[in-house]
Order: sequence, then structure tokens, then C-alpha cells
Amino acid sequence: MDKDALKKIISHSKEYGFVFPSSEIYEGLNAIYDYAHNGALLKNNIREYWWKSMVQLNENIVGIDSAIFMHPKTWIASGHVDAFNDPLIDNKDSKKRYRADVLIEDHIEKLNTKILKEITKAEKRFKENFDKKQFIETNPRVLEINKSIEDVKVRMVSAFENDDLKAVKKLIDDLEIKCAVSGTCNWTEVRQFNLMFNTKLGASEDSSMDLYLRPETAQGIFLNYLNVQKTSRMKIPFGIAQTGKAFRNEIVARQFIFRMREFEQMEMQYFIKPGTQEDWFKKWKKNRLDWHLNLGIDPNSFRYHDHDKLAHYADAACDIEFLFPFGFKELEGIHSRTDFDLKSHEELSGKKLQYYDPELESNYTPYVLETSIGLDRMFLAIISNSFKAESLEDGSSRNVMSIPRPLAPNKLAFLPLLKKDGLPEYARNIMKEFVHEINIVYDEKDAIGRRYRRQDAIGTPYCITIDHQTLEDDTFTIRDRDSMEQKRINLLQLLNIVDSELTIKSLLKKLDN
RNA sequence: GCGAAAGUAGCUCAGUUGGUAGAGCAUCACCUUGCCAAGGUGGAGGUCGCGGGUUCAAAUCCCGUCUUUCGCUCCA
Repeated sequence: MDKDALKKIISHSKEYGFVFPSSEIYEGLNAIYDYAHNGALLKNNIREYWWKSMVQLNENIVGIDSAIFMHPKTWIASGHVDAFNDPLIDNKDSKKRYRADVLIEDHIEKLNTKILKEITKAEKRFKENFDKKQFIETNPRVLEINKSIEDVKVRMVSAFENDDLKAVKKLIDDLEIKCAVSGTCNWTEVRQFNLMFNTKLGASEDSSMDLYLRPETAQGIFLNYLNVQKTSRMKIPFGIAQTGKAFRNEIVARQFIFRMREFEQMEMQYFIKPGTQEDWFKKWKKNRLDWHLNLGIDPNSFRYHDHDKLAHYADAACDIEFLFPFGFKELEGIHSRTDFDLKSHEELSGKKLQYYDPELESNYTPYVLETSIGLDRMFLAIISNSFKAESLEDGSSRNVMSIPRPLAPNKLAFLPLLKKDGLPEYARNIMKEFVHEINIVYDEKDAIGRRYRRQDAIGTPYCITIDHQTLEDDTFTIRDRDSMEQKRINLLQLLNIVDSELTIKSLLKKLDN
């Protein structure tokens, strides 16, 4: 694949109003992007396709829209607080990363070993006459080492209590702690890696509560699962679907919108009977890939990647990977999460989150099967797959976005051949037939060929050209984005094309078959 | 985070040994043409990513910083 492919996609995205760098007039923000008009339309269409596939096509999947702010205990139960709160330091030569506190503790451990050696040596020398306590209290070398251990401990505790990472670094420098791999003291600064963004609930300092912006939407589903189950009268197996923003303070956030600090997830948690997770895992793996393939994208652009190393909450995990311009990368995850989350929340909250199974006539904590897809990643997958710079036979070239038709930002462009003789008025008039159902555009500026190219660049599937013959027989030409072929049709035929090819509904119907 | 490269108009870029900026496309107005971009005339748009330094003078040299891409690493 073209090495500059991603660059081309980025500049095309900006030029044609799909994605802008955020806060550009203030030099931008690292790994934050805004969606412009065409981008927002495409993103909404992807979300709608996902949402309707889940909650409209499945009687036993219901939707929720939970808040971004959640009780801080949520993230203790989920494991996020423990897992992502370490002070880290890198050795520039070996490029190995260490936890700063562990480095210092290892150093203390080394000093303790030194003392032990002194003691062992002395023990051998003095044999029965050896008074260990007295030796420790009087031997100058041991006293010196002990004193430096105390110093290190005091400095370490004070540094960490005051969140003074510079002091931690200075301590590592002063102790001349070396990297076990490179053997050098060439360290970076110590950095606190907290995956979650902090904020405060409440305006006044003393009464405010520390909160996190949610790092995943899944927990909003777990916390609500029993309420949803009861109010929707759901029986296991059933699912809860949700789309929404999540926030992660990524260390390395890169590759355009692939890894952002603020991103949107589309997650569905499927609550099942313990022991059935393997079957459901297989079923959802297939379901989700079918959903992608239904868009007509080359199946070779997708592959499964089964995880060998599993996260703390999972007993099976698989990614659906997509061939991005920078290689196969995770697009969607399917995880068998067991009862880890619900059990954790039960323990921490003291509330029962069990389900009474009328068939078994007993209670149990359900197992959970999760499908989780990044909306922004899906967006990137679509545009990078759709963008083509074509060289035509006549020597000219065109940039075309062959976006799957029902997802295209605009479905039809209405182009009067001339901006006179009543052609614009005719175009405006038939546009009324479509404006309530789909996004359409109107363009009367410049030569007709140039207008076609403009629509190609933003992925409009069809251009409708109104000419003089239209005024006589109410037919117009329809020009196909991908083949560039034209034919004459009437309004009824056009309405039919819209209905069968250009709506999310048409996609969903294909999914049924 | 480390290393490399880059940042000049909306996009792609030029700018020679330092002398306060250009092109093509896009955009706007008017004219012309009328079914696959790049016809004519005119206009608008940039304190050259930001900050500092050297100099009589900095887009150009130096330092710092931010942002982006690529490779490695990390995370999942």
C-alpha cells in the first residue's frame, strides 16, 4: 500500500470537510480531531447502521445512553484504578520502561542484601561469639548502609506523597540506579501514567468529589443491567447496546483518528447463562464480521485475531482486524468477559446483581459477552478503504470516495445543466421529494464535469442532471459515482433507487438475508 | 517515550549564498461554454506553526517549544 496513503487521506479529509484537527488556530491539540459536515454525516450513518442492527433487528437487545460521569467506585471495581496509575521511567539506551517506585525499591533491596552479606561474613569470622544485634548497631559499614536506606525511604515516601516526580527522578539519579539491560543511567523524566482523565463534581473546593471521565462505555451498561432487565422485562439471553464517548489519556496517541484521547465506542453487552459463553462467543464473532462484510468491502481487508494473552476479566477474546493504510489493526473486539464485572460490582456495592432464571428456578450472576467497536476506527476504515486517486483513459484524473452507498454523507446531487431556462427551478422542485428522507445537495456552479468531480470527492453515489429534455418529458440523467455511467430515468425510478440502494434500511434488509 | 523527517494561502508545493513572500488548484464576482476537472477578466486570502536569540536586516542561521508523519517501544 502507498506509504503516503494516510497523509493523502488526512489532507483529503480536511480539504473536503470530513475531519479537522481540533483547535487548529491555537496550534492544535495532540490526537484530538473534530468532525466537519461531511464527516459528521458519515459518522452518524455508521452509528445508525450499528444501532439499528442491534436494537431494531433484535427483539432481545435494548439500548441505553448512560452518562459519561459515573461514581468513582465504578473504576475501582472494574480494575481501571489499579491498572493504570503508575509512575514510569524509560532508559534511553535500552528503551526499557520501568516503574520508578519499583526501581527504587529494588535498589533498597540491593542495599539490604549488602547488609546481609556483611552479617554473614562477620558471623563466619566470630562464630559463637557473634552478637548479631550488637554488630548491626555498631559496625560502621552496616550503620552507613542502614542510614542510606533510611534516607532513600524518607525521600521516596515524601516524593510520592507530594506527587513530586522531579524528586523521584533526582533520587534515581543520586542513587546512580542503572538499567538492568543497558547498564546506563541515561533516564528520561519520571511520568505519571494515568489512563483516566480526572475532573471534579461540585463547584466548591471542599465539597467536590473526584471523578473520572469514563475510559469505556461498558461499565455504564453493567451498572444499569438489572434496572434495564426489569423495566424491559428481558429474559436471559439478552443484550444492552450503547454508543457514546470514552476518554483515555493515551501515552502514544497517533495515526490520525485511529488512536485518539477522546473517542466514541459502540458497545453491546450480551448477558448469558454461565457455561454458554463459548457458543455465544462463536456466534457473535460471526455476526459481527457479517455486519462488516454486508457493506460490500473486500473480505480480504478483514481478519480475526484470537488473543493468547487475556485481560484480567476475559476467558476468551478476539479482534476483528481491518487492513488500514498502516497495516492490519484492531477495529472491533469480541470478549467473553465472564461474570468478572458484575461480581466486582456486587462485592464493592453490596448489592445483588443476580438474575432469577425461571427455568432453573435459581439465581445466578450472568456471564457477559461483549462486542465493542470504535466508531472513529470504523470511520477511518471506511474512508481509507473508499479513497481512490484514479487516472482516467483520457489522461485526466479524479479523486473518488467510493463510500458504501447507504453510508455516504450525501446520497444525491441535483445539478441543472444550465443555470437558466428554468432548469434550476425544476431541480429545486423535485428535490422536495427527497429532502425529508435523505441528505441531498444542489450545485449549479461551474461546468457539469467539474461538478461531477466535486461530488466524487465527497462520495455522493449519484448525480442527477436536469437538462432541456427534462422539461419536455420529465426524465433526467443519473450518473453513477463509481462507473461514471449515465442513463435516463424518471422520478418514480429514482425514488425506487433511493429506497432500495441508498438508505440504511436497504443495508439492514441485506443483513437479514 | 526514543530516533528520523516535516510545518510557507483551504489543498499541493517553490522560495537560490539572510534583503520583511510566489505558483498551480480551490474559493468569490462577472462574462463565456454547456454531459465528465483545469476558457476570459477581476478580487479576496499569508505578520512563513509558536516563542526567544544572532544581525542594520530572518521564511532562510541558532536555541527552545507545539503539531504531524514514518520506524521502534508501550498500551489493549
